[in-house]
Amino acid sequence: MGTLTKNKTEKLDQILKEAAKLFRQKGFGGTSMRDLAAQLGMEAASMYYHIGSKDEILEKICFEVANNYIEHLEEIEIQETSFLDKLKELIRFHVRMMIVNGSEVSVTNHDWKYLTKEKLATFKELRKLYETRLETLISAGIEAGELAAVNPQVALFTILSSLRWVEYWWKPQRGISAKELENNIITLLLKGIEK
Amino acid sequence: MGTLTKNKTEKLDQILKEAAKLFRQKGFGGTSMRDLAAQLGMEAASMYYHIGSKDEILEKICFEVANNYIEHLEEIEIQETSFLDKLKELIRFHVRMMIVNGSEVSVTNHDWKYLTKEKLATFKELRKLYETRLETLISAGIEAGELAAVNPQVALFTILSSLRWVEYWWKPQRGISAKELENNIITLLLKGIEK
DNA sequence: TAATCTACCTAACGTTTGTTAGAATTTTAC
DNA sequence: GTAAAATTCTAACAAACGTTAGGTAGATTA
Repeated sequence: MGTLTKNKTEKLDQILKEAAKLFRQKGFGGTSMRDLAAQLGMEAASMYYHIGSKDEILEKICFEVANNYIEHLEEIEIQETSFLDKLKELIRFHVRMMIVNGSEVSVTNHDWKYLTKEKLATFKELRKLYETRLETLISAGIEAGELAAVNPQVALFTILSSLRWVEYWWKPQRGISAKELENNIITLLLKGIEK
Repeated sequence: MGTLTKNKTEKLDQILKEAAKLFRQKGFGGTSMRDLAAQLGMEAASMYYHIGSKDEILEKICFEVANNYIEHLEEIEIQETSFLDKLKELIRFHVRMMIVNGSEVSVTNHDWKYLTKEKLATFKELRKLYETRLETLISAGIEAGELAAVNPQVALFTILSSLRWVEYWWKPQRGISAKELENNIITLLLKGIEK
């Protein structure tokens, strides 16, 4: 009994993993259930034993990623480190997430707008929450004199956005490790490029 | 004759403009020809008097934007200014493009992957061309001693990517002018946030 | 006024889509 | 080895899709 449930979960994970890959490549709208089934070596109809709908697949991917980010932000918030270090750790986490879960992060970033109405609303709230808390963190850093007196919201989005390219640029063949990449980006964002 | 052709072009522009808005909101796959027609106050079939296909609409939007960027890069390249100033001007242009042609830029950034096979290949080449030339510009700036010795490719993508959020963040109600925004971002990227 | 052209319409087409029903098959448990 | 349960199959569905054909009203031209 326990085994069966486990197998079912494993297949579900497999479906979600393959879906993320395909959605990343061709987009949510550009991927049909038959495409996905073919990738898994089964018929489209068979997948419905494991999932409820196509929308549910997207939903699972997006909220898994979103919750990951929020949970990690919470960890950072309670750490007893400087605001500068909190920011650095956050940047590192974003880079790592894109390297480890590239497809899922990519899908979440690009296809969240195809979530069903209610889920879309919830997702937007989650994102807003994340942004607000991060902005608060930046503002606190400025007030504490650790950061330059920039517009916190501009800084917030510049940082978040500047981390996104990693997702479609990084591959093992580039010959640059996650650690190196993190350090490079941190330098660029925190110290600037001007000599 | 001239008038009629002009009217036809005007309607075409109107279709492209409205399509860009809808694609931005709901994505290319999430927008049907009937949605678009409704927005224009006509029937879906009627649009085919002005356009060839749905794919053609996306194509027109994406290549218009891509060419805009490339043309401006060419202008910057031949200007007799420092590499630092070239970089600043480029950042300003990106910000302005997103403020003035927000929908079109957004669609180009998100939905280019739905271009038809041949057009997709051409588009990727154009983008690659743009990136390569910009990377060259950054490398030259480093060699000239104007920029810090960062990894040029990391700098390239960090800059390009960090400009993208403007497209979905900026609106007149924010009470921040394009000029202010440009300056803020330039400061952040060039001088960093660390105090 | 008659002929032509422009710009839209209605109706329908063939496909593809996500999904369901129910049968067939494989795996597990005793 | 047999019954039960888990998993996948085939077949088909209704709906939505992009698109085409052919017609119509109104403006333009001769």
